[in-house]
Amino acid sequence: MVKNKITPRKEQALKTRQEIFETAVELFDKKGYEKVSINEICKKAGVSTGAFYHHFKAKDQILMEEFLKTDDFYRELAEEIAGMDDYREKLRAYTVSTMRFLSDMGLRRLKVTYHTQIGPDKKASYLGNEKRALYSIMEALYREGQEKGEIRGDLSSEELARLAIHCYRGIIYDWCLANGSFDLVEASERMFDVLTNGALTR
Amino acid sequence: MVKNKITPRKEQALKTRQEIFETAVELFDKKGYEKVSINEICKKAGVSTGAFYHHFKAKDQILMEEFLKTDDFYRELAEEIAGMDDYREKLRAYTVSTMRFLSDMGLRRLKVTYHTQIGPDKKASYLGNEKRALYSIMEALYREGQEKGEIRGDLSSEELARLAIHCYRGIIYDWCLANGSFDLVEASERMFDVLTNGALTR
Amino acid sequence: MVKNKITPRKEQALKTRQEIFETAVELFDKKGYEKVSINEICKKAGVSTGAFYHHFKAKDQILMEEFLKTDDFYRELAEEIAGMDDYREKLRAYTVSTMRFLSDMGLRRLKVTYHTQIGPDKKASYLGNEKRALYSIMEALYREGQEKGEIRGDLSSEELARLAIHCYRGIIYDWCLANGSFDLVEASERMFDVLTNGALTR
Amino acid sequence: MVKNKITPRKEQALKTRQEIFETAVELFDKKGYEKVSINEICKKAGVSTGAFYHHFKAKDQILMEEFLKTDDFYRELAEEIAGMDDYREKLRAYTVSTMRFLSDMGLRRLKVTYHTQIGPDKKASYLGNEKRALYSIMEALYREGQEKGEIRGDLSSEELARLAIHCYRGIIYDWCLANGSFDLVEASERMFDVLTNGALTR
DNA sequence: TATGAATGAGAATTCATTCAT
DNA sequence: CATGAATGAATTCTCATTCAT
Repeated sequence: MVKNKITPRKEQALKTRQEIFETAVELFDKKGYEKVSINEICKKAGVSTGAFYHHFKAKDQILMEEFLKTDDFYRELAEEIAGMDDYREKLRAYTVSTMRFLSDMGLRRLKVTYHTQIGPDKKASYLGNEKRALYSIMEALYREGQEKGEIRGDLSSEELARLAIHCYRGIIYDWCLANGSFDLVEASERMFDVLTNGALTR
Repeated sequence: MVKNKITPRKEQALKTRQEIFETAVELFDKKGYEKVSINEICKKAGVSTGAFYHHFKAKDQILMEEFLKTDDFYRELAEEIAGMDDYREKLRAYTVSTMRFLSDMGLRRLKVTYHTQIGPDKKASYLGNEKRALYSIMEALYREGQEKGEIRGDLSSEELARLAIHCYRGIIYDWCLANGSFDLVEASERMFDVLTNGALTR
Repeated sequence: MVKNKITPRKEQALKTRQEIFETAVELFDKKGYEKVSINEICKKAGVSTGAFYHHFKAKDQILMEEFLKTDDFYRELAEEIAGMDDYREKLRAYTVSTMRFLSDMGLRRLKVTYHTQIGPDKKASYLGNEKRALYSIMEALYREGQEKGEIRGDLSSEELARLAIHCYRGIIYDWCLANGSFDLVEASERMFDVLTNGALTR
Repeated sequence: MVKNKITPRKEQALKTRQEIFETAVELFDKKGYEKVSINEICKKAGVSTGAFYHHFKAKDQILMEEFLKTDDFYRELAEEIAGMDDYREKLRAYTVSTMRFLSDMGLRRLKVTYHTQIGPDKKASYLGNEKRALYSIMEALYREGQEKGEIRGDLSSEELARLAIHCYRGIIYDWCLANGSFDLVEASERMFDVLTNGALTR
């Protein structure tokens, strides 16, 4: 007897779970994570508070799952890029696509993410863990460039990747700070240019 | 009747105010802004809650004043640097000194700052306002470089300053995220290099 | 159709029931009755909450059944003792064996029992009902002593039995209170002595 | 400037505190400690929940303070008895007075006390600490009897005191269990007799 | 100036129990 | 027999803020 068969019961349960999840995310986006109470989520989702706790251990978990969904994007993007020829093209595509994705995700969501991630609570450490995926890809690309002799060798590929990530993170942070008043993708394209060619006249 | 005479009464009031302020900052550093209640501050400072509200309009104001103190540093730093010859030297000194200052300020404080600044509440927007001082100085330096023909001219000096600030902001954010596990000053020096010379082999 | 045939179905049901029961008792011992939720029992026992309510009417019932098992011991003990000659020997053996049994049962269990028995809820009144067995045996033994002229006759055998039970109950209660920091059996032996011979010099 | 002057403000505060305390105790007596919610106390006392937490750290504290009041009785009783001549008279008076006091305190209150004291929570350990006062007095009395050669010397005075306390504790526990269906004082008088003279014919 | 008692809405979370499948 | 989703009232506790003294 296979246990994971999808019975109508389970289907309904999943629907409820999904309903809660989506309502929660929607409210987080609208009001910010900390301003949303579980009661509010439940009322809007049309379920009992008990139902919430049946499906999620705590408010955090919603956040965590949301993060995990974002990770899916990174994985897919990595695969797409794998097919490109030049490391520089890859680097550029990776950067721009990521930024476009984040920009599409919306200001509110990014704010919540960047806010909670350096907050005082334990919660889920996503931006910190994410590193591995994001970071290993960038590092590989910089290494590729170094092997071709096109990228400077006095800094390790790890260091270069780390620096780049700092920069893009900074753009995003400031974008949140400025309430989305500049174009995230354009800014990251300029950043990519300076990071590659430097600020000096060539 | 002159208002600003320092009566013993006023002196005492100022001392109380100072006591509250310092206790609050200390607690913010230790536990994070949102985890500190006004009651806690008052108890530790040995004053009544009423006293708090007599001296400060709300919890936010403490934060605001703290930020303003930080601004003093920027002003002083700007004066110091004014005496240097080369724009590049100035740029470097400005960057490194700032980062050292922030590093000395401590992880906790930066975390609190960066956390509250993109939080959902109105609160005091410091990092956003700060721009003017920080940003105008950097912009002036980049412009100086452009006028000398040493800094690329296809991007405006404003844009270059903005990009640089993004980068340093990103380092700080990630430093908080990583719980201070790398050297802030060193990282910013490398950043300065890449930002100036680019990642490409020259 | 005979009802009590043991079909595989029934066997499985009994196994589930047993599993729930044992898990519950184990948790009660570990955390105390009120600190254990039915959900917790079910999760640990690997059954559904529905299963719990299929086999037991409520949390109380587990407790009740546990008590009933203890009663088995009293019955057996009574039979063993029946074979002894002297009433005084019987009294002593009965007391000591009971205390050893309770001591072996463990502090946690006794605590739970003594705690729940005087609690605010209806629940199962075990210690109160138990009296009949415990009490009638002791009463009979005291009567035997009185008939032999060795036990004082100014107090009824019922009264004497009741007093003795109070005393042992007190030892147990204090043993729980003291977190088992003295030897239950030794204490009861001394109690038996004083209760028999008095505190006065003879 | 003396700080503890009784201002009308403080008087009012104390009245509120008292109101909360008495309402709480009343409810504990009526429904049992665990069945009373803080909200209920506040509603009945006509104060806000905040007020409760302003005056008491938690529900426990009410209990603790109640216990402390009981301690006052023990202290007074000890003084009264000090004036008596004979150790035996003292022992009897001490026992009977205590039991009468407890009996007057009421079944509910004793139940709550004996129930909470062996409960699973941390809470205030009163019955355990109480020992020192209660126990040291009884021990001194037994010692006095031993010195006069009237109390048996094969058991230490400590041991005798401990045994006696177990016995009275047991009466109380069973009194609670039996819902006060026998006379506490009478039972303790008989207990005193048996504990002194033994069960054997003399 | 300073006190600190009082507010009271609101937060997260728990839990025994039911019942449709 | 067994499942486990769903209920929803109830609970403890927090906290910024007010205001009479």
